[in-house]
Amino acid sequence: MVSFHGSQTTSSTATLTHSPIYHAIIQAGPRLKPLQQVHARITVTGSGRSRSLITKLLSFAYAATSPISYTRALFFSIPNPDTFLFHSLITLTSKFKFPQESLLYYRRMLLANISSSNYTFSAVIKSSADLMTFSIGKTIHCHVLICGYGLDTYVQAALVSFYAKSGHVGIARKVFDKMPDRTVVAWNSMISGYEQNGFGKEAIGLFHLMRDSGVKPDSATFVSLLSACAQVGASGLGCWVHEYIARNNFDLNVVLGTAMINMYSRCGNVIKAREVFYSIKEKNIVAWTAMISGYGMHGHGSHALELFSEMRVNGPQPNTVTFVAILSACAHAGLVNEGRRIFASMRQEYRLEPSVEHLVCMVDMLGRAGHLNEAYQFIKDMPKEPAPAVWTAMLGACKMHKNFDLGVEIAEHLLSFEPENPGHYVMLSNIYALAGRMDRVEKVRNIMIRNRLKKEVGYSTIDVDQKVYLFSMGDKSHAETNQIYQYLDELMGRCREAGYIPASESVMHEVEEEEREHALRYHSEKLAIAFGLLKTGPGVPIRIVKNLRMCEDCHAAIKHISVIANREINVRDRLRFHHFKDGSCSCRDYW
DNA sequence: TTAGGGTTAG
Repeated sequence: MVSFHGSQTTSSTATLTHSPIYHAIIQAGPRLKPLQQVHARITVTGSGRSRSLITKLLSFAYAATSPISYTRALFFSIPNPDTFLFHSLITLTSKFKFPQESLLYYRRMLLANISSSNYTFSAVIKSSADLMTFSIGKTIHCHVLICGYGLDTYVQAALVSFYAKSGHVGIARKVFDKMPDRTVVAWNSMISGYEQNGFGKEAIGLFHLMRDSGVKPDSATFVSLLSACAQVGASGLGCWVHEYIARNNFDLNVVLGTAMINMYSRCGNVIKAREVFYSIKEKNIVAWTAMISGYGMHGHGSHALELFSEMRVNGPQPNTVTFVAILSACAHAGLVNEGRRIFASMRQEYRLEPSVEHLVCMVDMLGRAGHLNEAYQFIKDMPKEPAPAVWTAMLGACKMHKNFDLGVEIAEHLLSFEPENPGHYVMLSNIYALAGRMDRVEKVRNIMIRNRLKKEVGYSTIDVDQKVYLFSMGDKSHAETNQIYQYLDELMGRCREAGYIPASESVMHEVEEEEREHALRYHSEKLAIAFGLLKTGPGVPIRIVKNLRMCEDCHAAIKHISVIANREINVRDRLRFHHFKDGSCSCRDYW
């Protein structure tokens, strides 16, 4: 590697662009080999005395593939790098997603006593966010304050994004609230921060605040907003975004389009999702995968398979995420042979190594379909100890097919290496309850109480007139609680007359029969449905989003409600969609 | 020249 000794002066821009070496760099472009050839020329001719040439060379090298070892060596060959070189390197490495390199140069810059600007600060904060290094980011925040950049718009927006990406939404909001002049990017950072941390409702709330404060949303705002709508099932607002985009002639680029596909799919409208998918001009693998996944969560396995085949002919190469989506679609539609074939093709045709997610899909697919032995053998054949998620899928299959012995064995195995996971205890308890072993159910419950392990709280949301309402089990916080409960009692009475029998084993703890029925009756989804039926006119479909899986009792009850109330009811639970109509569910009870 | 955006299992 060449060294650049002596006191180098930076050529003026005019001299630089007239240099034949400069033209050779431009011609080489972001290709490592040709750049290295130009570098050799620089070495031989001694033109390396020009720092600008080296900086230009570096900028192209970063745009090339796998440039790290080369560019790093190039950098370390330069004695006393100047401010300009450091700034270029930090912004380039951050831009081209080499966050570790970016922080390395920042450290060297500090050691060389060269001060940072708002450009370098925003770049290294972004790098800390990409690297998920909270302590480094916090330290840089201190540097920012010491150096007097605490009120710089760009730096602040980067900080908001950094804190949100590291899961500290509260701190992000504090930084955001302190900003004197909030740009659209700052709003977007905070909205996206909420959405990505699972605070969809807060993201939507902040969007309304943004509009009230007169800041015009842009395409990135809508991408995050659509994701938030998808999260909480805010179909009304999601449709409004679609109309707004059309009315204001926004370009439906692939990122915005994909967010829209996801919103429509997760809000229950797979037909609209499909329309958007076909209207995107330049569809990439993410868009194709989103659409396949949309079909999958609605149980449209054959549509997912058709699209997957179409993609193999007309579309981009599937990636590992695509395979998760298609395998999951096969699992939910009971398409076992197709799933087996696709799983085999991953390695054979696409040279993609299956990861935990793919193995989980396979166990889930085989298990759901009742091939418990094959699923178990599939796990046993794995070369190393399977991840807990694989066993969890197997446990789910045991519960589904009421295989008590195997279920207990697996639950105990899971608990031996994840003793703090309340989900496993709940599952074990459910399996005991199915086998009528209420003494064991009580025992599991006591262990949970002793170890202070809490079951995740279930809740359901419903969108009425562009407003999202949330219900938890036995919720009495709503203004119209009395009416809701009265109507629900009436509905359940009519369900009973129509032949519905409460599935009391869905209640975890051991209580008297009457009390168990009472606990079932006020599950969050039933309350949300009663509210929806009261608040919307005849024929309007009811759309519910539940954070956990629906219990068997609710599934059975909603089938009856769809007949009694003569209404289409769509429920998205943690795993998939259930479209209830005329007494049956689109999942054909396969869930 | 800076800051913000889409897809995946249980």
